[in-house]
Amino acid sequence: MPIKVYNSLTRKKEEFVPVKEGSVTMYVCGPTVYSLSHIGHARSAVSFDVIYRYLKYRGYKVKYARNYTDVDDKIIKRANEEGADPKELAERYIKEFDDDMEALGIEVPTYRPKATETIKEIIEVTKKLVDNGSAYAVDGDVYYSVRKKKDYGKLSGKNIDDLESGARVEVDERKEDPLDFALWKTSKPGEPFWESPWGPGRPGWHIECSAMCMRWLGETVDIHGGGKDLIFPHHENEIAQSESATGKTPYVKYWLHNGFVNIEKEKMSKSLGNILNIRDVVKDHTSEAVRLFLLSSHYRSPIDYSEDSLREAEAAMERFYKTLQRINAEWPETSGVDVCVQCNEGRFTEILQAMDDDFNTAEVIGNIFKEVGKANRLMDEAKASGKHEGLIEFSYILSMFHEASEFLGIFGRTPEEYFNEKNSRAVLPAGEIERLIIERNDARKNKDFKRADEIRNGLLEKGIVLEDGAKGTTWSVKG
RNA sequence: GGCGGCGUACCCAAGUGGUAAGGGAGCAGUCUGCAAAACUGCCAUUCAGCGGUUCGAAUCCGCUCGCCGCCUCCA
Repeated sequence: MPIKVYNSLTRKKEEFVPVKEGSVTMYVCGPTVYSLSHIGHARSAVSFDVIYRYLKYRGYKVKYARNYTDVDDKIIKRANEEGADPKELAERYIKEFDDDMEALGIEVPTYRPKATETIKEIIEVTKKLVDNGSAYAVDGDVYYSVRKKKDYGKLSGKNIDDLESGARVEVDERKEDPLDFALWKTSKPGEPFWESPWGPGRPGWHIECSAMCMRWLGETVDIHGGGKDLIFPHHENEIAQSESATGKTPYVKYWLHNGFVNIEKEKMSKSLGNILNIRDVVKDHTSEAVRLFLLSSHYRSPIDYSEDSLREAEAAMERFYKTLQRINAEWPETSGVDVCVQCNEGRFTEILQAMDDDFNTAEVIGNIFKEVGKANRLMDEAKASGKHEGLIEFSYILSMFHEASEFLGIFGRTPEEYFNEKNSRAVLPAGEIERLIIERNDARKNKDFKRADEIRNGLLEKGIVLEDGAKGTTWSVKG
């Protein structure tokens, strides 16, 4: 069964056939590290994390590179404002980004190149472009000449003349064409620089990705990803310079782009002041709830972030782990029993088909929750009939969860792990809560329900929910 | 102006030719001291609107309305 992916280049879903059978090369544009990463970065990271995991799950040997842009105008500007060294500032935010990625349960890519560690290759590619006439040097700057590439604009569906009539392009007298873009920039005094054939300077934005891609993955890669906004000009320019440098077409076989995250129906932007950092989201919600929220829509669709939608995701996550907890308690013999869910055509096949269809995680999640309902129903039936039967079915369901967690990166923990993370947000110390539970249960024994309810309501006001189960009272943090 | 996308219940969201997944909210019931959780039942004769193709359309085509993104640094 082939995997199908939507290719931005052809604007169609295509059968995924990597250049080299059995292995996949994948490059995703990472962050420019000058501030904390926001929920939009999280979406891109989670989307491609799932794609990476799924390709591996399907048996491909995947080389995955995600870069850090650690030299750039914004970094230099921010460093100047803070009176910091640009290099030190970039390193600091790389660390912050890595922490956010870890908090979101994102697997570490095979390679995490930095622009500043790829200068040699950047200069080589630039030199090649100058030598073959695709680029020209002026006063220590090097520009790529868009007119030299006949198919410039093929990814974004634009043509050069339309773009120029748009007149939003800044005119630089030294450029042969307003759309020409910098491969190499002369450094101003005090800015970081590297020696080059054109004098001291630093790389332009687009060239670094081409250089890193070629350095780590080769001249043609299978998948190149990033946010939709990168299609133009960034990825368009990457194609132009890479194909001009290597003479090989295509530079990228499948272009994948994730949709945006809006905040309460508005675009996230600095002017609106509604930038939502990953850090702040993960502080208030479990990481799996955040991932569930992001994966509940297709990766190409826009999604709208709101506190309500995160709460819903958290409620759903809780439903999942409560069910798991119940299976563990009522069917302990299922633990460790592994059923091969892929061995026969079955319900798991539907999940794989959904993933094969352009990574439709939303449908997969729907299927998972169908199984959650089914498991609860079976347990209720067993309880009602007094027959402890159907062990295989529970093992099958648990195995499906486990299997899906490998590529979704959710549904894979133990209930204890999940609730520990969640309950670590409690505003009261656990000991204090336990003490109140004991006090309340004494009251209940003495039929002093007024006092019992007082305690329960008091805790609820602090965000602690009590549940009286067959095995005693448990508490959790309100979602 | 150019290019692209979207419109499915109260909210979120799959489904892209065979008769509407899933989550959340709500209502009723079982359970409970009462709750909570879980389960059961109810909750879109209908997929923005209007035409067309078809035995059959939310799915394909045309038009209309509404919303959004990119074209400038941006995930």
